[in-house]
Amino acid sequence: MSQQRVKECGHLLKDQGIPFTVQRRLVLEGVLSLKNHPTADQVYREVVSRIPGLSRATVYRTLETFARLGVITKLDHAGRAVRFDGRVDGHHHLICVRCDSVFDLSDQRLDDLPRPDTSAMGFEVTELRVQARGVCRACRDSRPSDESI
Amino acid sequence: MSQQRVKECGHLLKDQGIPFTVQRRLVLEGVLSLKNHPTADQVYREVVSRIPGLSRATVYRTLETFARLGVITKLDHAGRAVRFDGRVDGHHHLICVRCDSVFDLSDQRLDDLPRPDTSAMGFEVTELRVQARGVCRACRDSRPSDESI
DNA sequence: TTAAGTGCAAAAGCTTTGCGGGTAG
DNA sequence: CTACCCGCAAAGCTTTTGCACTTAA
Repeated sequence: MSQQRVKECGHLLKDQGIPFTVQRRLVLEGVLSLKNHPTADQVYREVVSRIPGLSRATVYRTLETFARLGVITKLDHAGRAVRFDGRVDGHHHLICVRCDSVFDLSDQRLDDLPRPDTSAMGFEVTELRVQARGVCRACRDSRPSDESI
Repeated sequence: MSQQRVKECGHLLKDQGIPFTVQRRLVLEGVLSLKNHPTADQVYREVVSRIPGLSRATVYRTLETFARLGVITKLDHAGRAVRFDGRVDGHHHLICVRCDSVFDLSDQRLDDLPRPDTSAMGFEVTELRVQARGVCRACRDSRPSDESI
């Protein structure tokens, strides 16, 4: 699929003296193939089928390394487990408040947001992310009205 | 401080047949007084000084109840622990990527964002939240350049 | 009396860490 | 040889849950 991305990231790691091991390559391929913003455990279950002896610790360590290097991103999400995103270009997300699903959202108008003026706080903004919260199709179909629990 | 909010929320609970116990009142006051988007444990430590026998479980249950009723909100945040926000009006956040601090951000231009067209996905957007990510003043002062680890 | 809230302790879920062995440069 | 990675197991932290007791309608 995105073998191009995989190769680029491999070079990026090697340039920093970080070996691009089999585990790291397959974890990367796993994150890139799972489009639904997977948890570390979901990545593990995807990758362990190709490396039977794989350890969860390796997956957690590897994902952390990738996030630190900017190869993947961690999602800001209220759920219990951290969720990862293979995309590192600026984009936005739809978040279903019922089932916690996350979908990618591309919208040129949202990309062109004005930078807020935070100079008074001394805060230096580097990136704007928009979260559009609401109800996804599946949840609306299964429970059309907003009954309480 | 915001005794007005506290009273309103008390009535809101009672209207739904949910007792506004001492614990619930003090947990609410705790969340409202902590301006830095506290974790459940931070709320617990704040409130336990006023109710010595207070249990963490009660704080977790109470915060969950409040969030479900819309009295407080859960923050979308990549950190390990869930963080809460006493504000329920639409507003935005500054997130420090170094220390994970969260600051409120009010910006009229961000409030006026265009709703993305998600009709093709069947996703019904109810709220837009903007996360401005970057580096806060304290972190910039302590480590001006972006050295790696 | 019935329903619900609370505290306690245990369990559950997610993540990190120490260590020993292995592997590549 | 050296440094780093990996798997394993244990520990750590956050959150949830079962149970008994209490409280209030």
